[in-house]
Amino acid sequence: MATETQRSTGRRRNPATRATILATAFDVVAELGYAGLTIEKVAARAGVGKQTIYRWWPNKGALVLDAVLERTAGSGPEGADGAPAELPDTGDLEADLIAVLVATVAEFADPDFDRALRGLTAAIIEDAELAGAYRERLDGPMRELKKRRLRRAQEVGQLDPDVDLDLAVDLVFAPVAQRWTERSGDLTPDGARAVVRHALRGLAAR
Amino acid sequence: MATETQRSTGRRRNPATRATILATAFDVVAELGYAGLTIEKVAARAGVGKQTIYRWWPNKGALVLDAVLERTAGSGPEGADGAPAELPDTGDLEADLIAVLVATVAEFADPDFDRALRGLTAAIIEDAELAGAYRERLDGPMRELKKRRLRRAQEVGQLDPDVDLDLAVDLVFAPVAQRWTERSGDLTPDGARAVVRHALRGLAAR
DNA sequence: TTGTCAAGACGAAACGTCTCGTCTCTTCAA
DNA sequence: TTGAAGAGACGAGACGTTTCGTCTTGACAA
Repeated sequence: MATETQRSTGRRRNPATRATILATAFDVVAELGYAGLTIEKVAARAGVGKQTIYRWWPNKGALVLDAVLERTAGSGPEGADGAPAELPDTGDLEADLIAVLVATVAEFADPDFDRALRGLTAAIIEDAELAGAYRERLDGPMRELKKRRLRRAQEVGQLDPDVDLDLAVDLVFAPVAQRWTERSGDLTPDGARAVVRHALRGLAAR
Repeated sequence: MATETQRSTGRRRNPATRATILATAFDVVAELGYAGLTIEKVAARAGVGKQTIYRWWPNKGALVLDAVLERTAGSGPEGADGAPAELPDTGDLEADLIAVLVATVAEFADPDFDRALRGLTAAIIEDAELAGAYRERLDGPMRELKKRRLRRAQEVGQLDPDVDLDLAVDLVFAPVAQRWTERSGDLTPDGARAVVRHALRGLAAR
C-alpha cells in the first residue's frame, strides 16, 4: 500500500478495476457497516474476482481506508490540481475555526459518510498498523493544516506563543470528534461555535 | 439485560456461571481483541455451553460491555457499599481535575484494560443501541460525577456560571480520550496537566 | 514470457439454532 | 410437612450456513 512499486514486465494493474473496487467498498461499508462488509460481497458487486482484491489489499481495514481516502480526495490537503490547500484565513481566527468545525459537523450529518467513517474508525481502533497509515495519510495532513493556521495566529499575537500546537488542535477539535464517536450529544453548528469560543479563550495570548 | 426479570418457576440463573463467563470474556478480549473474540472460544475457555451465553447476551458487543462493566465495578460512581462516590474536591479545581485525568491516563497504560476498552469501543462505534447502553451504564454516570464537580466550582465562582456543563466536560476530557482513540500522540501526565490548564483558562469566570 | 483478471472450488473456522440428558429450584396437592 | 411434577438453567455438541483466505484454471494484454 505505502509503496505501490511497478513491476517490470507482464500486464499492468488496471486503474479502472482499482477504482471500481474502492467505490464499491465505500458503498458497501456505507450501507452495511464495517462488520457487514465482506470481501466476497465487494467482489461480487464490483464484478471482480476475490483474488484481485486479496492481491492488492491485505485485509478489510486497508481496503476501507483506501476507499475513504479515494472518496475524500479533493477535500484533503491537496486540491484537485495537487496544490496544497489551506484552512481559511480571514484574519478572524475564531470565525475561521468555526467555519472548519461547522463543515466537519455537516460532513458527519451525511449518513453514508458517517457510516463509512465509523467503519474506518472501527478498523483503526484495534489495528495499530492501520491507525498509523490513517494518521499518515488522512489525519496527519489535516492536522498539519490546522497547526499552520494556528501558527499564523501565534505570529499575529492572537494565540499564546508558548502553547504546544498539537495540544491546541486537540482542544479545539477533539470535543466534537469525541461526541461523534460516542454519540454523546447532538452535533450542531451552535455547539461547534461554543467549543471554539471557549477553547480559544483558554489558548489566547495573555 | 436492562430488566432482568425473575421467572416464577424453575431453576434460577447461576450467578457464578455469569461471573465466570464475564471474567473469561474480559480475558479473551484483552488477549485477542474484539475481532479475535469468539463466542465459541469464550464458551470453551469458561467450560460452558454456547447456548448459555446466547441465552443471556444477544451478541458479542453486549457481552463485552458487561465484561468491562463487571471488571470496572468498584471504580465506578458507586463504591463497594453502593454509596455514590464523588470526584475529589479539595477546593483546588485544577489539581482535582488533573488527578482524575492522570488516573485515566494510568488506566490506559494497562495493556489488558487498553485492549478490552478498545474492543468495547470497536463494538460501540458501529452499534447505536450498544452505544446507548454504554452511555447509560458507564459513560453517563461518570459524566454526572464530572458535572457535579464542575457545578460546585461554578457555585464557588471558579467557573463561568453561564457555560454549559456538558461542553465543559468535553473540553476537559475529550482531548485525552481522542488521543487514546486515534493513537495520535503520547498520553503523559504532563500532557494531561497542560490540557486541564488551558481548558480551565477557557472556562474560568471572567 | 510474465503478470493481471474473472470465476469459482476448496477446507477451516465461526456463526446462531437446535436437541439432548442432567441438574436444581419452585409450586402445589396430599 | 412433604414429596411428586413441572419449569428452566446448564454442558455438550450436532446441524446447516456463511465467510474466510488460498489455490487453480483459462483468457488476455504487455
